[in-house]
Amino acid sequence: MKIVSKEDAMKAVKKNLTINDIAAQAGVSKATVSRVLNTPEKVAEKTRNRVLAVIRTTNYRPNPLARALNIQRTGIIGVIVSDITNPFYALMVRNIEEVCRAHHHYIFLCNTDGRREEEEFYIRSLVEKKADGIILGATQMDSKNLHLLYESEIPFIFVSRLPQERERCDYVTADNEQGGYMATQYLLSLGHTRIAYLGGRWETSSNLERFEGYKKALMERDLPPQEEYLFSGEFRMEGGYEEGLRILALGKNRPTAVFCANDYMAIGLLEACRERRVKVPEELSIVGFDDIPLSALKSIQLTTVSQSVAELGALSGKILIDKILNPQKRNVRQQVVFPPKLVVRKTCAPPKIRE
Amino acid sequence: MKIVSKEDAMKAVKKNLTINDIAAQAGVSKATVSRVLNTPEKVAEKTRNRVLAVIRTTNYRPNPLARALNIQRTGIIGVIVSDITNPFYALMVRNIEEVCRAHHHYIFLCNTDGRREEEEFYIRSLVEKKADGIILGATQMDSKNLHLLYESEIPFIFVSRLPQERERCDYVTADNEQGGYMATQYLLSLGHTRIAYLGGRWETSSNLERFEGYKKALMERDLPPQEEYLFSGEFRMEGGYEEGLRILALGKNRPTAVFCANDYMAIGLLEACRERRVKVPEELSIVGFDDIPLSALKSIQLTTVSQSVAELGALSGKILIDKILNPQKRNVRQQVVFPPKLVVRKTCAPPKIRE
DNA sequence: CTTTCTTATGAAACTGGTTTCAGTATAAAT
DNA sequence: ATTTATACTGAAACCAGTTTCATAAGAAAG
Repeated sequence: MKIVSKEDAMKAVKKNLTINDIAAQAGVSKATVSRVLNTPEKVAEKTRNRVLAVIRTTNYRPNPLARALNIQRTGIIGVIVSDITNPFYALMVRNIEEVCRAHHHYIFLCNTDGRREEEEFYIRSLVEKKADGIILGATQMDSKNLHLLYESEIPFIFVSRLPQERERCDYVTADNEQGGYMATQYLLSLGHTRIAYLGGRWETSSNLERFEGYKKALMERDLPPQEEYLFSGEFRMEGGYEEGLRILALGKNRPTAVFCANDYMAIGLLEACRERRVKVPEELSIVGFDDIPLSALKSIQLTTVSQSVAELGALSGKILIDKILNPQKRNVRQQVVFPPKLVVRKTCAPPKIRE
Repeated sequence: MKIVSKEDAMKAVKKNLTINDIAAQAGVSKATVSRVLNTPEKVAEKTRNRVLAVIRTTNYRPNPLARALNIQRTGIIGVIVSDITNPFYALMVRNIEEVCRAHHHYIFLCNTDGRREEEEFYIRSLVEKKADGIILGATQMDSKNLHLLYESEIPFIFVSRLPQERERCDYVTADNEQGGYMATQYLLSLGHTRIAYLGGRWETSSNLERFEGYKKALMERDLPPQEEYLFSGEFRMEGGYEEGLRILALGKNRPTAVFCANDYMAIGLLEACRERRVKVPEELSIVGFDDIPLSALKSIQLTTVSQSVAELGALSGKILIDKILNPQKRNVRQQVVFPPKLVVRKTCAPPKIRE
């Protein structure tokens, strides 16, 4: 019996016909149908064509769930970020998605909002759901569930932020310390000495390392970082804005420059400056970190440390996919550190001489 | 035999122990273990506790794949957007994710980049993968694979952009025509008569409807839209920038105002203005659409039509989850249209009198 | 003290595929 | 003509659960 009408073809999609139906219609066993689908070269041409014909007319697609259960692969890649609303992560995810799709893998998006519990929850979920791989883009150094990853067979990779035991892991990141150092050095070279640090949570490696770079540059000039110049808020525009207001409220002792641990916060700080009518760069110099597309806007022109997010994302995706596809490569560590680059735009100037 | 050591518990995670192992250890059949997990009230308390004890010490988790194969639910919700890099979509997805997570559903992120083929590809993939539900945030009106959705049992909902046969579908959107009308009216009320339209692809409903609103407002004043004032580029900042340059190159006949079909493009246009040293709003008034967070920045201050993206996302998620959880509700159509709101900021002014 | 109704449980069938293994038919080598 | 190797194919086992159905035990009713 042949199936020809459009209605039947439609039914095929709706009615979830199975490999048994195909086998019956083609007059073969379901093993053969499975072989036609997976290892066609092992099926005689005549048989293969007959089966293929049935598959085509019925518009049959094997159930991916049943398949996943067998071959133990889901085609899912978990991507954990802190906030997709942050252009930094959006760009990262976008690039990850592109390389994954090219290899028939799909992305599970997880926003942790920077909360440790959310990260732990998602790690557990992804392990249980048997994701084929996991990309951690926003790990907290005190995150508890990483051991689940080490114990599972699932390949995973860190991007941008690293965990405590980084030697054991794969990662792709920028040289954050070097970046922080460059930014601060640049401000010092302009003549600034009162340089504040505006960062995120201390539990994130990127923040910590950028701070280390900041500290290093200051120490080289015998200017140890001062407690009252250290600010840390939420890793977002609002965080930058709120802490920014506090910085600007510092009065006489106000710093003449701020190194922001990320662009998104820096833009928040710029907002605060506008609101308080503090002129940038005349009254306050600002350097950011990340070089998100926004920073290049003519109305923003943020001087920043660039760390090609797109590359970060794409490369991490590639490495992960490679490990998924080639299990023998899983025990060689891939640890990539991109050199940062200072992008000088218009938010920095020498300090005005006051008093 | 009781399992107590940490090593054993770890092995549990790694070694993928199955329901059979639990059954054996608890001295019951796997059916009973399954019941303890799914319908505990149907198991005698004594037995239940024994099984639970084993589950706890072994740290056993049922394989979600096997489970999905049985109950025909994956816990996956596909979210198709055109570009997560666009703050509009980022915000939308963020809110969708939040409501989904609250109901133990997870998000599959799909970027179509506004291309019809990608959308078709993803629709097909999601249907095949048996997603529990699909949110379409960037549908093209000429998209071909929607019929797969109608034919499948999978609940789906459109956000922001609608398909051709909208009567048959669930959707959450803003009143785009009304928004376009309001924006244009506002420009007219300021005294502008040479008002350009800068939009995206004509195949997207939101663009088309906003244009309709624009046209309606103009027609009421007997000012039919002029071909040379109609611009359409990529629905992104770059698109706005490029088309913006073309608008500004119009010389003598240059429009005095532009209604942009979305904020992201409007910001691109602002870039172009900065570059060509065209003063906004003195020499050119601009109204956007969407009211993305960026538009409120002090350095941008874009006058725009607001359509609470967050609400759009959250509500669409809620409706979809509701349909997934309550199949009986699936055949009542949910069609929500939010009223838009004009947010006047600083990119509009009366036209300068020239010549 | 039967009979009837619940309740608890396990065996087996089922979800929809993949894979191993054994067997047959055919081609090649002796 | 006989042996050996090779190419195909199908039955059955398997992946890891859920669900139906039959049965046994215990409780309630007659």
